[in-house]
Amino acid sequence: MPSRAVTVNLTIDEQLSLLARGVVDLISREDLVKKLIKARDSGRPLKIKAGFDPTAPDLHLGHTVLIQKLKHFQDAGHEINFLIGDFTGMIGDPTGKSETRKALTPEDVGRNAETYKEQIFKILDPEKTRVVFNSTWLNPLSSQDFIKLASQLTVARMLEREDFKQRFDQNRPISIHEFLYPLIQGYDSVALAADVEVGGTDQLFNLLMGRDLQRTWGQEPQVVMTMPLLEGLDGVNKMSKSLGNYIGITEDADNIYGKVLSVSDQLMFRYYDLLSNSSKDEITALQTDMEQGILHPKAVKQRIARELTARFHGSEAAQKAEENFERVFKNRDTPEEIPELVLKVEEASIWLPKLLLDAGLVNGTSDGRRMISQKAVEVDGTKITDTDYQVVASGQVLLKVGKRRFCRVIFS
RNA sequence: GGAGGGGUUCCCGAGUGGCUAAAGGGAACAGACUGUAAAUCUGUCGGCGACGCCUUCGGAGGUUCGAAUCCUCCCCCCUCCA
Repeated sequence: MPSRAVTVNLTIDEQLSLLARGVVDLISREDLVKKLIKARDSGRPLKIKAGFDPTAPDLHLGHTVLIQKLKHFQDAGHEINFLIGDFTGMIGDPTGKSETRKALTPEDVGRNAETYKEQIFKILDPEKTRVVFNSTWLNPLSSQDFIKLASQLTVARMLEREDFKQRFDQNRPISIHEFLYPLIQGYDSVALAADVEVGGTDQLFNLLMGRDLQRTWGQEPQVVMTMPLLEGLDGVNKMSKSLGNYIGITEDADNIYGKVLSVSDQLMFRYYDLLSNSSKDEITALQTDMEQGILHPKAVKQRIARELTARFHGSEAAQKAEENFERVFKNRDTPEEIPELVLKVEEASIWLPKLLLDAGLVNGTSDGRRMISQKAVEVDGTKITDTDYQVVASGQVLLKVGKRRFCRVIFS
């Protein structure tokens, strides 16, 4: 996968096709075109805003959909403002249904910001990204300023937001301060004089708030863009950590590669659309070639798996991950690197389920027996079916459970 | 403040004295098939060297030969009324 050079001199049409790709809402296309033309003519890049929670980031591919969009803007020559919402974070935002989030200290925020940078700069160019904190302009605001801000919107207008409306209709509580958050987020756009704000589909209302407030502050309203939620490995639910269907960007190369390759063929093009650096034309070509049988679906999927693995680990590691994968799954061979365990055994031999447990390959001897009776266990390449099997405790043995769990035990 | 409903094994959800480690579904795991796709089929799915023993049904006690199921107290959640 050739990593595309940063493109600067795209035509308006080229920019538009890149920027509008994969978006759900674009408000409005005309405004975006106008802004792009203005930017080109004036030589002043557009200010792109995207806001993030200051909580500890552990990003997965789902989050990178948004960041990938920022990269599109960056590639088109525009300025990215990566906004960390530390103001609300330091107060402790109880909006969430579950528990009140505890307030973060400035130290927490600083640490989390560093982690963010570490992760997002695998995609974005640090030289061309401004990381900003909204406490910079929100802390100095006085109570009067806040009340003035609050006076810009009516309750009826707030209730247009779907989740507020639902809660209101169902007589569920809405705290007053919850009304403040959209206002604050909107005010951030004013403070930055943002030209475009990008967010998730659930952010639509808040993003639009920015337009309203910018208008009252005499600014040209920002263009609003929302990105869809990425489906996780199961192909149905949105990718999320709690559902366990995610691919974390800090996972190792073998895992990222393997997980991407395990998504369904249908979902794969979603990943292409939302995550790949390939152009829309390239993707369409891949799709038609595959449908006509010119390309094997696996080859197409390998391409995206390589690209995504390379993004976070470099192309060399991606290459290696692919080789490992082929070795283990296609040729049913053992991977290049196998975790090793040095074990001291008093007896001359050890009961296999116990050994599997010690090696961390199963959750208990019951689990071990289960695996053995399900023909999932190999010792030195030989399938074992006897749950009473004893392993001679000398030298070393290679254990395999299921398709991809390996351990080499060295007896001492 | 008043009235009612509920907390079951990872999740949803049956079970209202013994046959219940607890139906069914989902998830997960394993096997077959494959491109480790998807789909499908089969099996497993609390722990334990194990045809038996131990621990589990919000918490603590109690009744009983025997309780997830009955009684008492406590904790938590939800709905409706005010």
